[in-house]
Amino acid sequence: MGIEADIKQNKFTTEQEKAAINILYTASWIESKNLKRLKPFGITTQQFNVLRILRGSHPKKMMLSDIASRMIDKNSNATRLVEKLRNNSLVTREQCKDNRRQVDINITDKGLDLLTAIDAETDNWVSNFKNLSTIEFKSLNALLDKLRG
Amino acid sequence: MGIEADIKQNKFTTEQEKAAINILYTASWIESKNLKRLKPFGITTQQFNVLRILRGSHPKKMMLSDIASRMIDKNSNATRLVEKLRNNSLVTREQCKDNRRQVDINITDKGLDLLTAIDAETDNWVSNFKNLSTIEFKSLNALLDKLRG
DNA sequence: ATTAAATAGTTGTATATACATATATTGTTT
DNA sequence: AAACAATATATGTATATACAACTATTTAAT
Repeated sequence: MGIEADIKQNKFTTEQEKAAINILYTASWIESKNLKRLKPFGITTQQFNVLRILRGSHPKKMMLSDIASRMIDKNSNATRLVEKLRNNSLVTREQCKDNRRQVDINITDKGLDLLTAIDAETDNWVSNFKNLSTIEFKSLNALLDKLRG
Repeated sequence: MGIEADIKQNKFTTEQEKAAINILYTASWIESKNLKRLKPFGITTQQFNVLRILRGSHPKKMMLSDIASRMIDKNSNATRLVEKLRNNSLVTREQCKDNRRQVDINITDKGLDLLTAIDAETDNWVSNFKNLSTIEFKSLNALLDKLRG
């Protein structure tokens, strides 16, 4: 019975409401898988997200607001996340010379190595998603995209 | 192009990975709609979630662990959420006489009134979900349930 | 040139999550 | 009965989010 059993409830008024709860619940489920995956590497899911964004632009630096606009959670605080990463030598940050309002962020070799190590475990992580076929994943993606409009 | 445009990226390796990101992103999208909806009423989404659970059992009291098992986010801290609600007189809590380890939580009239007031605005909130038909919502729910296994 | 507006990022505060550890109470074993 | 295990909840710490207010810098307007 799916989501209704998972949160021990057996009456949702509408499919809409059920879907909203189902998405939130599934996101929480994925988040906890992500946490377990990343825990041995000493970073959080949000820090991982930022590192991957930076790898995508490497060796080109990125400014903070570019990072923020690419994040899954738009409201997360890029300033403080980057500071945590910098404290662990995973990124560098420097004031931009052309525009001193701006700070340029770059992933370090240590940061790249960490992502490589995590990638090596991707197969294990992907096994969490074996219940749907590729076609089903495609239609899931299409429905979610359409939902947001 | 959906999620890829939303996070300004144009290459996901697999539909699986894309779906994981899509679900997290959509959950964040819903969460922010929920925040906007509840903000005028002075409660957070998690507090709202707890209040609805308590209304579901009212007038029967619930123990903390029952609330936790019904929550969308299983790891959220029911103790502290309930304490916030109690500080706003939306719930009561008392030690159970039969089992003194246990605390019994009940929603107050003020809590019930608050939910009633929020319900009155439900139409407005549901309009966020008008892009999919009921059939599409059903298949979305089925896919999410199947994904989690 | 001066003022106003826009941009880029930082910081403070309240809320919430993640996880480990701790306390009190009850149930079970020997 | 004493010791141990299980149950129910609470708390401490680190991390992250939500939102508003703030500083610094650059651009636009008059």
